[in-house]
Amino acid sequence: MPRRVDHEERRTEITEALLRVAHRRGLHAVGMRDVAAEAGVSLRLVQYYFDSKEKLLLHGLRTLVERFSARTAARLAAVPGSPGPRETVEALLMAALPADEESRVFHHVYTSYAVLAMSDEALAGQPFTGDPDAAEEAVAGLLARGQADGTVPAEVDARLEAVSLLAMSAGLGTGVLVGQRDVPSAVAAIRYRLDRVFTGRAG
Amino acid sequence: MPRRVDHEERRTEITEALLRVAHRRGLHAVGMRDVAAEAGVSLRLVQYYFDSKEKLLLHGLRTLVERFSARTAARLAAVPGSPGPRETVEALLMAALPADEESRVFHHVYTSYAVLAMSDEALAGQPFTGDPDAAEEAVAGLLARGQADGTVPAEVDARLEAVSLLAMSAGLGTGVLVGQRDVPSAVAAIRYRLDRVFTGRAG
DNA sequence: ACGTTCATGGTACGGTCGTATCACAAAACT
DNA sequence: AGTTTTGTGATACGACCGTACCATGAACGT
Repeated sequence: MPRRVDHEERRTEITEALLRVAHRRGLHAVGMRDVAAEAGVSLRLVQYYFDSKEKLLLHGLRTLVERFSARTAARLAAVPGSPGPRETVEALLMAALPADEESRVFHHVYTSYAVLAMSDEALAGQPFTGDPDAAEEAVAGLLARGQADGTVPAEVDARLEAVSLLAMSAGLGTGVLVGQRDVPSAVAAIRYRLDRVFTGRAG
Repeated sequence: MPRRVDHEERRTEITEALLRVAHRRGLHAVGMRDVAAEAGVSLRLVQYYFDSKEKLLLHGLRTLVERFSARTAARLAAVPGSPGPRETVEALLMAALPADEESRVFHHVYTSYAVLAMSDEALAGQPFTGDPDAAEEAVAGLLARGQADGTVPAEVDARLEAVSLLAMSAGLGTGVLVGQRDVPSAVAAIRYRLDRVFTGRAG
């Protein structure tokens, strides 16, 4: 019964199936047939909507990145009150933690892509982040604002501090991901560090 | 010409072949035949010395971990002079950076194993580090020594600071690995952070 | 009304993968 | 010397994998 169908919607469904099975069985192990079964369609349809596995994978990566940026933006917008630099930076760093299931899926699959990209022709040099070091820029800016506020000491190097905070957050994230650390301990580390950066002697 | 042969040596050669090809083509893509070709032996021999691919992979992981611990220990022993806490911590954090080729290989393959372990029955719950959070213990201890010295402020929480430093180092490492950051900038971030932790007002 | 396009199913093909099997020569043991 | 063990090669097997091909019915254009 071939009713006319929305291609983009179909592609989205299949992509979501891809991400689910990639999380469940590992990206390296996902085959076209698995994706088809997960999406509840025939193998042929996966071929139909994505011409090849490579294109499917690339689309999956793009989707993943877009979704994560959107989610992070939403998180930032959801900070209550009129957030100062400290609250915003904290929200930013927390967003990089695989705390809920959606975030765990993202981190797992995203990391898989990153590892894959290190030795895969087609994936290498792919847009892994919307704007690379946009986050670095943002955090550095917020720290500078904190210095203007007087909540961040003048001796702090905003750029290096931003790099170090983001790297820490990423490191904690993978620690959580591989089960070496739990979420509360990661949150505690982030809060501790922010407490030390924002000595907060002014308002 | 079946001369009597040293099994352990043969296994080592094959394992090294495995690690080389895992770095070159990606761990997910390595097959028994690739390993055999890289080691210059027949497929049969890889089966002979390791019964199955799973055992080969597990042995590869063990080798990788042992080698890295040994290397890190050597680095620590090689710190010149009579190193204080600061120098030792710095050496520890630097050792986690994929700076030279050997280290890059380690990080790449190790990360691949970690990702694989997240969805592979046999790899999950495998000894991924000799003693988990041995590093954390060590760094925390060194920071405490610094506090006794007076080179580290008393308000520093040694444990949380250790966690944050190690997470940062790990994060910088993967940043370098995926080409998002270069080694000098990672080193700069580490030095900056250590400068701020070790305010060094005593001797 | 009819031919074309669209959406879909089924299935076959060539390749690769891990593993198993068969064969056989050199060495070691007795 | 004869037999058993050990190291090695070649090759076969069954399962998958990504892709290509063929068929077909519903919907649409004219």
